[in-house]
Amino acid sequence: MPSKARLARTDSGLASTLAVSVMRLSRRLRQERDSDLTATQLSALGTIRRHGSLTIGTLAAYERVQPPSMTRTVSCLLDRGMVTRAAHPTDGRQVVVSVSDEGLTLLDAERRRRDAWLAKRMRELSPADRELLRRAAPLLEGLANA
Amino acid sequence: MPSKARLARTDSGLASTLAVSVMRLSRRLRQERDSDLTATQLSALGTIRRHGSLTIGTLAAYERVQPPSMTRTVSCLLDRGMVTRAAHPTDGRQVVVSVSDEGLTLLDAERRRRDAWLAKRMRELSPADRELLRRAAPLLEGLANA
DNA sequence: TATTGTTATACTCTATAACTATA
DNA sequence: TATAGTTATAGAGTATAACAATA
Repeated sequence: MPSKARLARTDSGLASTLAVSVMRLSRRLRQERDSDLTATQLSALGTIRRHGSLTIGTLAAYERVQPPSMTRTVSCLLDRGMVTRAAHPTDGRQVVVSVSDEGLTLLDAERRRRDAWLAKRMRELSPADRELLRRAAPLLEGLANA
Repeated sequence: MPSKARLARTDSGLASTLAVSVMRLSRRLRQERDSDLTATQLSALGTIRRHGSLTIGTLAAYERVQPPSMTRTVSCLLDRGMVTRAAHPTDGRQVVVSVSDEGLTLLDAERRRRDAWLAKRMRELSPADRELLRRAAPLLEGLANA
């Protein structure tokens, strides 16, 4: 029996195996990009689009980074014309960020490309395994947000 | 229906959802460490232990980074006394790396700690969900290595 | 006084290109 | 000439601490 499978039999071993797998796949996904936007920027941009518009702080919480990190990421997106900034309607301290038209266009194109890489590999899996990953994705998301 | 669940119904949407989930969990796991070793170093150390000993190039391939990155990581591990370096028995160009006793000790302790964080969250899941993740882990690993 | 965001600073991770040593 | 590893260099991502503006 391979060492990894043996490890994964116990719950703590499973956590370890899962952690390594997640880190490696994350690294691989970072490499799979083509536009001038990085994986981090694309992830933030996608989150903004999914929510319509967000403040810096809320966006940072969703992406699980500290506010200064998000300020920087949004700055990069702004420089590239991918998002727009606006004053919060009632709270002058807050900043509301939305995806620009250019951002929407790039997001669609880039996501199609990145997804194509992963989707291609996933097509090589059995339908059962794909279904398994379909159900696993929200669980991983839940663990990240726990 | 939530936007994410709607997205995940299609295969390309699933890839996108999975990519975001994996990146966020990876980010979270990076934060969950206690020793002076980083997540990257721990991952490499664990891989060395799993294989007994490895050359720099092979280790880099396993971890899916370029050789110079691995040279640096191994250098850090060496500085901290976590690994030992030895000349390859027959090929003078290659370098063989193994985990030291200190490395074994730290790896066990740290992995227990990191796993405890993830395992705790996983205990909050249903047995069915845990089983799902148990089966998903090798699939994620496979995708990373594809 | 508390909260939101920014600036300043530093460290880790990673990559590419160029170099050294060995095969 | 080809391969394994290292060094040099650069850029992205992230964090903490200190600061400014607003509530």
